Amino acid sequence: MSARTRAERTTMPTPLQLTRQREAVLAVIQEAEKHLTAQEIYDRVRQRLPGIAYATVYNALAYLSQVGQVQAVHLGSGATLYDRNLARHDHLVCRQCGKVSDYCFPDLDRALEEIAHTTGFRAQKVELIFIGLCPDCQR
Amino acid sequence: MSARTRAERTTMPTPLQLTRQREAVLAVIQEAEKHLTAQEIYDRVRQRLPGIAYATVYNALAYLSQVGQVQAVHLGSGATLYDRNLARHDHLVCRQCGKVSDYCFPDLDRALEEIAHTTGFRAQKVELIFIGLCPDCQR
DNA sequence: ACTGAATTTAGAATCATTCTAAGTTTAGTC
DNA sequence: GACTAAACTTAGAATGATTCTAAATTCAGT
Repeated sequence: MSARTRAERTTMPTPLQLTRQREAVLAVIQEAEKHLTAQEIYDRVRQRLPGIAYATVYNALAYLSQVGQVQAVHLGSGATLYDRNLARHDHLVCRQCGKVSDYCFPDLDRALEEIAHTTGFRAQKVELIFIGLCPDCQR
Repeated sequence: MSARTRAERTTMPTPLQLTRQREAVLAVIQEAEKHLTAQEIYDRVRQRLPGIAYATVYNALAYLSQVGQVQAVHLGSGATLYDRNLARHDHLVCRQCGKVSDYCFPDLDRALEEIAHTTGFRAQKVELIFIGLCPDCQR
């Protein structure tokens, strides 16, 4: 007999399916000092699991994003970045040095309600990017 | 002697360098019923200038964005879109049908000042995208 | 017409990402 | 402990958007 009861099968959320590969990808993201591209994640994971395939890193990133263990961040152009910060937040992108900092814009929940009222559009997700110059790059 | 005086050379802004190709690209964007990808622009421009090269469309788009005649819009993933609307504005993207609508989030100027005060970051540009369901796709 | 700069062209190259098909691992069953 | 189907990984090809390159063309100013 299965270790899971009927109640578990029907009402419990699916537990994380963390294979060795997915675990390694997740660890790299969680230990990173900044947001990483798939390429950077691949390079770092390869130090732990030398045989891992590029496609596996992409599969793992898709899975981990799906189950909410990491956040995929699109910054206008260039490669997608992966972020261990799971809270809703925004990004400051320096156009000089490229550094990406987290920033939390207040009251966006209220804005979503406002949009629903005035336009009928139901926004589920917000991507807010500020492009400019970081303190270091202003001299 | 040049038709431009010294004063013009030193203080007047450079006039638009609108070649036939750039003009055609600009016209296509201005006459479009929606935001277009480079591919869509290429297809439409080709009906007027059958010989135009793909790279020329990209060059024209870079030039026209640079001089502020069109706006490049990045919507998270997928190809860049080009927009005739030159005013600062935001986008509502339907995750079901993909339709993109313009929307203007109020008071972002105030937010930029706030960010400058609290973080020292000087934001010059904001990209704000709302992803969700448009009225049609909510049934 | 002459000259240098800017532009266009065609196609190759690049980069991020997705796809494919075959092999491997895993969980659950006899 | 072997059997099976499902899930996962692998290697490499394929795709799609964009940029690069080098040669040919056009243009502005003399």
